[in-house]
Amino acid sequence: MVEQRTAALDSVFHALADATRRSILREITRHERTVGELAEPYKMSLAAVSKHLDVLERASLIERERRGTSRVVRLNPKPLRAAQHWLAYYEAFWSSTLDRLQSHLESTQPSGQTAGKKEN
Amino acid sequence: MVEQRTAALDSVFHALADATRRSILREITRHERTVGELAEPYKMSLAAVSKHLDVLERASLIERERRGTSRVVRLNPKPLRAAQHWLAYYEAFWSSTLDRLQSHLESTQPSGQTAGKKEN
DNA sequence: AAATTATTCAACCAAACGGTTGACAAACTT
DNA sequence: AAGTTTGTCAACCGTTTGGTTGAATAATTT
Repeated sequence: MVEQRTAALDSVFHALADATRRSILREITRHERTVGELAEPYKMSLAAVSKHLDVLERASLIERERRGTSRVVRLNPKPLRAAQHWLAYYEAFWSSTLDRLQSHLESTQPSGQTAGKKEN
Repeated sequence: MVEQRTAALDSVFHALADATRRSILREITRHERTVGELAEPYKMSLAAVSKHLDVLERASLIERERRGTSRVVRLNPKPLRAAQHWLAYYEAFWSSTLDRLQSHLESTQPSGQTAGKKEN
């Protein structure tokens, strides 16, 4: 169970570790796109983009569906939530780095301080 | 500039795409640890762990410092902020997945709506 | 039925990854 | 000065990654 979660995080973070794939995700956030539309901005081959889509699909970040002769690519943002959740653990720490602690406290807490609490 | 940010995200997400490295980060969130202490839980060699630390250091997620004969590893959480920021863009979408599913069903069902059109 | 369009599959390739082992280096201990 | 502890470096190895090209497949058009 933790195993699965771990493997899922592996695949999601791996999928995000490539600028092309991140930019594909951006492209389909609001509207689905065909593979051809997605490939157009890049100078790599369509097959290469198709492989990037494989990686995104393995991470369950997209779904592909046939539509006529095309295939339509749609975002599944759910796995990103797990990634964000993993990162959220560190929120307190990146705001409390020594050189930032003071300004952070000033900007958030007029008087006291609440460590370990979210601030968004 | 976007170039650098992109490369930074590449290295950070890549660093996070491995369970060993994620668990090392967890281990040093509150206290610094020596390389030996970090390596102890794993069955891989010390050299392997040292390589994982290389990856984390390339992503600027850790700093290593000599302390006597040991080396001490310390978390630098700042780059995680950039990763979290990238993910934050999708927060709205993973909560509205239900809406997307619904519109998907609508466009699929033979209810007179034209398939293949963008839904706003 | 044939041709066109859109995408994937398969084979291949160089580079990077994640691990190993053994030699080396730096700082402490005796 | 010699030995011990701690970690890195270097070389190596099998696997994965990210790209290529060309053939294959599937739906549409003619």
